[in-house]
Amino acid sequence: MTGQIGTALHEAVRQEITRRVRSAEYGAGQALPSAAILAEDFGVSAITIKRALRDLQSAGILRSVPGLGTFVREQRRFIRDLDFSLTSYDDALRLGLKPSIHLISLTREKIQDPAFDVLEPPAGLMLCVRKVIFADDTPIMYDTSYLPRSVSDQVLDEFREKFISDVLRDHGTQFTKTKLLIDAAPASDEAQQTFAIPNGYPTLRRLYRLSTKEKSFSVFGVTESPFDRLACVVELDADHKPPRRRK
Amino acid sequence: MTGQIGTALHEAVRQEITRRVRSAEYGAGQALPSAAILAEDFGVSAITIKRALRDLQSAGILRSVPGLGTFVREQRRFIRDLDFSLTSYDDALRLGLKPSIHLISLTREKIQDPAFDVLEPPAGLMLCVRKVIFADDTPIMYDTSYLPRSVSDQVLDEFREKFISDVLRDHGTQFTKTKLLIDAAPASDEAQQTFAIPNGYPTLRRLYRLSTKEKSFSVFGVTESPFDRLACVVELDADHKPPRRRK
DNA sequence: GAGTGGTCTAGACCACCCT
DNA sequence: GGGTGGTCTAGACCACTCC
Repeated sequence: MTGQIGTALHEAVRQEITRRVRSAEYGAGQALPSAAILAEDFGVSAITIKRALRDLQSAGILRSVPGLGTFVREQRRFIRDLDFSLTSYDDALRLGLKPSIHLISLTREKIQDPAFDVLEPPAGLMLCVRKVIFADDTPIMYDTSYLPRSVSDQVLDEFREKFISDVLRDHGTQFTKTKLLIDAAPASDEAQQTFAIPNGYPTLRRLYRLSTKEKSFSVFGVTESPFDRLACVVELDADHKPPRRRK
Repeated sequence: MTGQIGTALHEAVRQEITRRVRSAEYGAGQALPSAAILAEDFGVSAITIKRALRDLQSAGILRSVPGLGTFVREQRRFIRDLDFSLTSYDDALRLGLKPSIHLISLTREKIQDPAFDVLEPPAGLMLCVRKVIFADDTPIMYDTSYLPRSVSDQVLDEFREKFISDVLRDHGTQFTKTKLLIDAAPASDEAQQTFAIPNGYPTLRRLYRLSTKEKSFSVFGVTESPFDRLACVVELDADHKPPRRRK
């Protein structure tokens, strides 16, 4: 009774548990029966149950805490409006949330991730600011920003509490346009730790380039969010065309 | 030697294999040594190796084919320019690719997914068109579109070969604006089959609403793509503001 | 101490692909 | 037939949380 296509035991178990979650038989935030009980309940081995539960963690449906139990994940997603405001701060306030920032590190690094290629980043060393953005005390974004090294220490200090674009704007920087690359990706190591999500968990990434009137001064960065914490919205006119056509 | 935090065996194995892939020790498209050999090589059980290999499949790094072997996934990502053209067709051509469409089904359904809520979809039955879009013979999008039922059969027939927005535009429909909700999500059942990806595989979704001059006529839909097949780019002006402010 | 989930193992069987 | 990956099991140990 093993190995049949499309009818793997752990898959059947997964589907049944999914059904129970969707039908609120297992309520949001509530604990599931223990793996041992489920194993007896389903008439399969404990390992097969664990396999199913683990897959459901990767799918964002469950969340297990060692020593405590397995729980139904609560879904509450924050929706970011891309063309309303350039700062997440305003966006959060608009939705009645309390945004806050935790600075992680401040280093000098090169931009390495090849995903940045489309944004044509500079090759040299840049200031690298890593931080976590919270909304209502739950972390929703892990942000890594890269700036030219010509930023004064005074400005640097304000990054602890404010968004980079806000700080720079307050100091007279005039932004002209924003280029965004949006993609999905399995959670990075940092994201796994920050959001307590398992390996391979789907995340939404936004790689950005903020251009300014000063041609050589651009801010680059990535923000990574668990798929169930953030989505983004953008509205385009039918006659909208980009500033310049390439090629 | 079990259960230490952050040093799980399968994790160490996963990292080492990842390193070998990144350093091209295991070349793109090439087969890895079999699980049995790797088990001996690493000095761990075959099951632990299989666990690591499975996690790397979910992360899009490897791909296993039963009976054949485990291979390094080839990464070639298609980048969709959101504000350049409204149709993927033009976009594909611009990049020198051969786009093609495979119609999957044509039904009458309601829009059910709550992710559509932000786009304010109608409650009633709509025409539902499902299809797969290929670029250079590899599937890159699974599209589900919803249209008002007032579409003529003649128009309907053209959906087999063309993009919906193109067909409607050819028949005189004038689009005004596009509202997009972009998020990540674990692969749906359909996506798992279409793209041969495992459960929980990260995908990029784009939910859209195409509005027309006729107020009651809007086209809704979702396109889902594996994270390693598609990303999208958008460029915004610093002074860009949405048509109307809500609240 | 009892219960929880997480990890690791050895061993077995299956379906698949190639020769 | 011999190799491959996928599945399932029983049994064991660990770290954790709560009482």
